[in-house]
Amino acid sequence: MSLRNALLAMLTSQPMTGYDVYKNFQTSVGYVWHAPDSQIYPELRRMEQDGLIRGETVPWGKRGTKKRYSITEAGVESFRAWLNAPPEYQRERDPVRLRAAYLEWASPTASADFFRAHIAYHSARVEDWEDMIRTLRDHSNPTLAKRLEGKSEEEAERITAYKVFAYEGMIARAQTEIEWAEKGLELVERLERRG
Amino acid sequence: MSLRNALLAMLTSQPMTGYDVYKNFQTSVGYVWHAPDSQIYPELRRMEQDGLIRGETVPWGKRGTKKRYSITEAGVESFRAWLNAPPEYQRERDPVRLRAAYLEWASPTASADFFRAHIAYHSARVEDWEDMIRTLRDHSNPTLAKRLEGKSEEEAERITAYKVFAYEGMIARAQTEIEWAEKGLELVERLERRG
DNA sequence: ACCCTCTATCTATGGAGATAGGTAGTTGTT
DNA sequence: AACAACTACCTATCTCCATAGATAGAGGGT
Repeated sequence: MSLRNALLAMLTSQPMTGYDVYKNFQTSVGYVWHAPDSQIYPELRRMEQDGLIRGETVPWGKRGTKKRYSITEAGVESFRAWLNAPPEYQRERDPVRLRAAYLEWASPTASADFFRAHIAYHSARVEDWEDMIRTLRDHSNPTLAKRLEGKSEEEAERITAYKVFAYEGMIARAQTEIEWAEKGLELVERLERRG
Repeated sequence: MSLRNALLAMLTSQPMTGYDVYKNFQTSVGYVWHAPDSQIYPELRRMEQDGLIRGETVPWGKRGTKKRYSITEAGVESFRAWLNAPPEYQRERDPVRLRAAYLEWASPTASADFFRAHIAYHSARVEDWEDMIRTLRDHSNPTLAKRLEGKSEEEAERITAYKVFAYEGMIARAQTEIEWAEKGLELVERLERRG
C-alpha cells in the first residue's frame, strides 16, 4: 500500500498527470520510493475508482489530451490515516548480509570486489541525497516550491524540515553501510592473506 | 533469486528436509532472510528439477516418510557463482523514510509514536542479533557446529568470522536507525511544541 | 482411547513489482 | 518534409511474497 501513499503524497503538492508522477518518481521522490510507469498508471485508475483522486481530461496540443489527477478530501483523509497509523515492518530479507555470511565460499578477490561495490553504490546514493537536500534547503526543488505556496514562514520551515530529515536518514544509513564494508575489506585482508 | 541461494547456503551445512529448512528460517537464518513454508517447499522442488539439490525419501515413524535434500556438485557451483558475481541493488523503496518526509500531515502524537515504534522495533532486532552472535561465538549454534565438523581451527575461525561480521552489519544498521529516530523525536518536539 | 502439539507437506489466491514490449500525439531540429 | 526526442498512456507476462487455508502422521500425556 506504500505506492498508493507515495502517489497521494505527490498529489498533495499539486494536481498532476500520470506522466508527471512518473517523471517525479524517476528523479526527486524516486530516491526514496521508485515505481515504473506500468505500475503508476493502473494504480492511479484504481485510486480514482476508490474516490481518493479525481481525474479530468485536459487538452494537450491540437488533438491530444491528457488526464490530470487531483487529490480529493477522501484522499487526504486516507493519506492522513496512513501517517497516523502505527508503522508495519517487513520481515528481514537482506541479500547483502546473506552473501556476507557465506563469503568463505567466495574467492578473496570476489569478496573484496563485493565490499568495494557496496561502498561505490552507497557513496553514489549519498551524493544523490545530498544534492536532494540542497534543492530542498534553497527551495529550488519545484515540487517543494509548489507545496510551500501560500504557506507561512513557520509552516514552510516545518514542511521542509521533515523532508530534509528523511533524506538525512537515508544518508546516515548509507554511511553505516560504507563503514561496514570498509571493515569488511579489512576482514578479508586479515583472513585471506595467508591463503 | 536470493531465496534459492539462502536455501543452498543452508544445505551446504548438512542435508535437511523442507521442514528443517523452514524451522531454521524461523529462527537463526530467519534473522537475515525470512521465508514462509509455502515458498520453501515449491522452491525446493524446482531446485531438485534444476539439479541443484537431490531429494531422498526417508522413513519417519511407522508409516510416515519425509524428504531429505542434499546439495549436489551443481548446487555448490551455482552457490559459488552467486557469491563471486557482482551484487545487484534493488531500487530504493523505503516506507519509513516516505512517511517521515510527510509528517507535517500527521498529528504530533502520532509522529512521536512513529519514532518510538521505530526505536522499539530496531532495539528488539539488536537483541536478536546479539543473541545470534553469542551462539556463533561459543559454537552453541547447531547449524554452525555441523558446518565446522572436521574443519581445521583456522578454517573454523574464518567461517565463523564472516557470519559474525554479517550480523554485526545488521546491528550497525539498526543502531543507525535508532539514532535517527531519536533525532526524530527531538525534531517533533522542536517543531510541534508551539502548535 | 482421546487429545494436543509437533512434524511434514501441500494448494490456492492475490498483491506487488520487474521487465519488456506497444501506440499515438507533440515539439523542436535539421 | 523528415526526423528524433519527448510526452502520454497502455498491455502482457513472470517472479516473488503474503496470507490463509488444508491434510496427515508422530509423539506424548491423561
